[in-house]
Amino acid sequence: MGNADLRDLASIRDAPFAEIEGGVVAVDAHNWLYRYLTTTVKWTSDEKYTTADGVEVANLIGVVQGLPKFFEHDLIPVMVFDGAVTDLKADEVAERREKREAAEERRAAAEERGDAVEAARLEARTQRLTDTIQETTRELLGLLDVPVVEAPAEGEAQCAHMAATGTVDHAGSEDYDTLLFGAPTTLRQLTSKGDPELMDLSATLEDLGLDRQGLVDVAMLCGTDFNEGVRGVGPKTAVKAIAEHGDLWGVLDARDAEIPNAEAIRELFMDPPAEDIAVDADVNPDVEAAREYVVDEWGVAAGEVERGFERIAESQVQTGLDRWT
DNA sequence: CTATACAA
DNA sequence: TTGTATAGG
Repeated sequence: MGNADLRDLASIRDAPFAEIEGGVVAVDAHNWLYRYLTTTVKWTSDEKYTTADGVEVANLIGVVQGLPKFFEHDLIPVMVFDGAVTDLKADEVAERREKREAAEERRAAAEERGDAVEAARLEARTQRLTDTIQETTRELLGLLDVPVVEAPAEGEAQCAHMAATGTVDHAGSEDYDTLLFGAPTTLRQLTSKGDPELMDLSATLEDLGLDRQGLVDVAMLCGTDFNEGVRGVGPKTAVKAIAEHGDLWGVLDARDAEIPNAEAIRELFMDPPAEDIAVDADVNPDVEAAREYVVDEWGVAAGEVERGFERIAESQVQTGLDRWT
């Protein structure tokens, strides 16, 4: 699997909030939400995160708990949602579905034998973004006046495009694909405590002595979400091979290797489907309406979101004060 | 996804 | 250095 390989290739450094404050970040919403669904629901019972009707509301809690981190550091999030799944990604999607189903089977088995803890643990792995989750998340973000963007295809590609064209200051994602899609800077670890990481495209290219096409070729040799890598080729070998043979085709020829759909995948990374979409970065959350939506309409226990809403309200007051000082 | 450990 | 397996989030 090549995703971890990209971490070795990329130039990544800490980016203290003080350095990035005031910035606008195009966040891969799916990725961001998924993180909360797998961590907040975690090993605990999912009672708190499911309504009496059995509707998942962990996403609402995740949004309320996750947004303060942006607001408190004067960062404006733009939440970018995925559009159509790229058909090149069909294999990957199928593989994920298999893993999900395998986890679901194990979960059912654990429940069967009365192992509630194991069942809850495996529950986290079967989480996915249902239509309801997508809808209620959008609704809540709307009430909080957080800009939402619908990507024509990959959310990460749209984030990268917005960063590359200056619509936003950075892409935001825990994955590395935004680098391949051409985001000049990507912020990572926006969910966890501590300073975020900044992944820098031009520094990466300089370090490796590659242009963007070269980086994409290297990544494809290692393996991406869209293709298996070439056996025996990792990040080190791939960089050397591109330097030696010029480009992907040269390396594939030399090693007598093949990558299915190579041309299309290469093109996808170099010029991914994305649109010029303007965003209104002037954010004025209606905290009361949001609280009403989450607590009254969806029945989330008030205590679960109280602190989050407080923090959001406080950060707004703070921002207001800043304008006068 | 991240980390770690070990075989090839 | 790379591949694979495994555990944890």
